[in-house]
Amino acid sequence: MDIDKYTSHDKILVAVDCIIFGFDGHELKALLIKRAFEPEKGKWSLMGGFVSQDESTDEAAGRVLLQLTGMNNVYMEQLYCFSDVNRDAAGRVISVAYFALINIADYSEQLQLEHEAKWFPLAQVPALIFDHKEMVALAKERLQQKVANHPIGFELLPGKFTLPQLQNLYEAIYEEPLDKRNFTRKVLSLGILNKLDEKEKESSRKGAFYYVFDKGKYSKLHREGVKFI
Amino acid sequence: MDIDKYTSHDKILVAVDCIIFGFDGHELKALLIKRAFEPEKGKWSLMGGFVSQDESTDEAAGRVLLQLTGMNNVYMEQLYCFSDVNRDAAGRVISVAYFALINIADYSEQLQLEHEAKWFPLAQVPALIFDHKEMVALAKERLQQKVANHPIGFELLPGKFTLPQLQNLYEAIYEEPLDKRNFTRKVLSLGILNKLDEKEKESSRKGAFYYVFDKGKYSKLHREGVKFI
DNA sequence: CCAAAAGTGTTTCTATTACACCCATGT
DNA sequence: ACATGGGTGTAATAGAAACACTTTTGG
Repeated sequence: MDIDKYTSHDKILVAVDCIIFGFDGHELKALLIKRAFEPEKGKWSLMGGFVSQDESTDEAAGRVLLQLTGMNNVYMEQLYCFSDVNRDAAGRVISVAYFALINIADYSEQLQLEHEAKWFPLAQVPALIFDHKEMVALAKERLQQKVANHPIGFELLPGKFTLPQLQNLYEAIYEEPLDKRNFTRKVLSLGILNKLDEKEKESSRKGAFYYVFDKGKYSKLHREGVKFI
Repeated sequence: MDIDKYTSHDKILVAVDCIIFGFDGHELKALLIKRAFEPEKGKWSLMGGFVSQDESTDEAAGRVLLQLTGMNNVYMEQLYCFSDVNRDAAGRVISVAYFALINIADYSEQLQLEHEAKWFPLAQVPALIFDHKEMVALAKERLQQKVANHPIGFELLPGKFTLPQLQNLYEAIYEEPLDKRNFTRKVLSLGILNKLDEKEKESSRKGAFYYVFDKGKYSKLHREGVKFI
């Protein structure tokens, strides 16, 4: 590797910022932290970190996510590169934003305390540093588009979930109510869910059957062009 | 601006690369250049350039595009940030890819010669340096998705165009034939085209009426949620 | 008069929407 | 027995897809 070829050009600080989505059964939430260092120390912020010379932005985002959540193998997707010259008050930093979908129940209280992290319903996100609010807004938009065509909503739910839970999730993401019968029909017609014999009995007397997402069945569908909800 | 706050972190070379799409009436093409400097000098490549300390990636991409095409005010959109550690054989470079849509007829032969640039039908793109082939493929995918919901196809056509030309364009982008009657009905039903009295007489005896895209009428539609073709 | 491309409607099918009642169960 | 949320079908509508003939005109 001949690093000398490009020496006449500017080098720039590159960061990643993660919009971490979770779903508590009712609302779609984002995990924010109290920024631990200057500038803007103590203000609400996305979790982020600098990209080092020997890692890709994907790797950096994975690292940052692991740091905050202790989780690996999380669904994560590059969102957009934010590069306004003055986006960071303390200097020139280009940030590549990622969004992640995690099962909120798996998130450790312990780590939450350590990082002064907190889940905020999307409608109640506080003032954020720099352009992080813009990042959150864009992530929400992308998530809305993406779940319509890709089976990624399941990433926000436990391994087994009920149809009412799944519907709540989609309603939370789309921010609009869906018809129960139409929803059920459409979801089941895709043939990618397996019904279990077991019922969830917390939230109703009758209980609702659990389902699991069958990745194998999904893979057999065309990768693109599948309308979800 | 306090640039000293982040000094302990790595700085990285950041570049932009542009996938420039054009349409010649029959095929969708990409503008490629023979790379003018080492490494990989003389090989086919996307047009690119380094991002300097005092410009955003949008600005850098605009600059690069202006350099190659002489054009300003071109439709351009950020595609993706490519950051594999070894993507550039000569050193660590993160590249933010952009795609642009230009009216191929406006592109100066002169500049084409100066930069050793050439239009390649998408199906016949030669071997490209680094990860540029991946960039082109992703850009094509994004273009296909985007034109389905946004009125950006017009950017690839002259100010006035005929319905058969517009249909050819969509067929070229989607790489599949469309039904003429269904296409015409749908396009006209959007109410965003104005028919001129003038006919294009080159490509047929009968001649086809010219239309122009009416941006004002489009703006009155909802920004999102409009299905195009 | 003929070749070549432009222009134009109707029918079928599929997908989406709207809508209301019974079921199972814990208290 | 009743309150609570789970589960289910049908009819109406809108959108997409399939399909073929007539028109214009330069040569």
